[in-house]
Amino acid sequence: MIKLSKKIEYGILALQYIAVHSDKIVSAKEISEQMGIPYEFLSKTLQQLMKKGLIVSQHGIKGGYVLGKNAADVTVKDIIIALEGKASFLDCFVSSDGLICERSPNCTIKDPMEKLQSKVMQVFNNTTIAEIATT
Amino acid sequence: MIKLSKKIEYGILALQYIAVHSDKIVSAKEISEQMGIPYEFLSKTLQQLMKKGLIVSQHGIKGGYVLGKNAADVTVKDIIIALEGKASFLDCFVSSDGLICERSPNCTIKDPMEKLQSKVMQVFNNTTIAEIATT
DNA sequence: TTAAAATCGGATTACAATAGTCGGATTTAA
DNA sequence: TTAAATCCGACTATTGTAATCCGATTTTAA
Repeated sequence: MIKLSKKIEYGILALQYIAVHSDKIVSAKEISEQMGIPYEFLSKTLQQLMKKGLIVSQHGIKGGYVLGKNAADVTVKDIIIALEGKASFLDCFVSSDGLICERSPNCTIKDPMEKLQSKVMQVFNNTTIAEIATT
Repeated sequence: MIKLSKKIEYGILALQYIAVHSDKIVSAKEISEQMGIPYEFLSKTLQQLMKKGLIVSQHGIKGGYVLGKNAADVTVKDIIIALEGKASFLDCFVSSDGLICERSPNCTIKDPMEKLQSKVMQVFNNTTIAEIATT
């Protein structure tokens, strides 16, 4: 199925929440309760976003997260890559040279599919957390 | 993960093959062998495409499939819907009224996500089998 | 100094969807 | 009548997602 995973969904919801409440540090617990996201799972997701620099963490009591970049500079594509390592439609496009599936390099749909993917990624790359937070 | 399923991949490969060989009837066996797709699985996929009218079948020996529509009129979106019933990113957008997930109707990302999805579907809707077969 | 509340992180489990297989029925051309 | 094909339902295997558990560490504040 062509769909976004729960992790991506939670990641977008969380980043939006943090962006909207940028006047304070927000904890995973707060996001979890306000957004209705399983706490443990959300924590993992936030830790991943932190490792990729999309958010910054503060340890200890009164701790939590704030944005690590300007909301206008974080795209949906950034979030997908941060949480899943890659953003590609077919296995063909995962490796750097684009040739890892068994049909390559004689795959008859490789080129048109690569164009398709490029267009879709452009869409993901043109949507930012800033837009999502204000719309 | 944001990726196309094997079924979609096989469906595109098969439709492309049938389009390219439109001068004859092609069997599932031929596509399976030429494209390196598991026969049983491919058969199921072709039957689904047939039910949705994207291809037409002929029974019996010397039977097989031909396109059911002009290749230029069959889009990737059509294929996704034929094989998976829907084409939506998040659960929110599956039902007709767009309100089926537990966060709706107060979901804070519903509107921007719907726009995003609409743009991506536009991309899928602008790529046809004719293009894929000639590129 | 101690307790509470938070992030961190590995391991594990539960579940669902995808991918693939099997067996048999039906159709049709030679 | 046989062979080669579509058709169809049920089943299994595998994988990936989603969720959970347990404990360690950090930091603030009483």
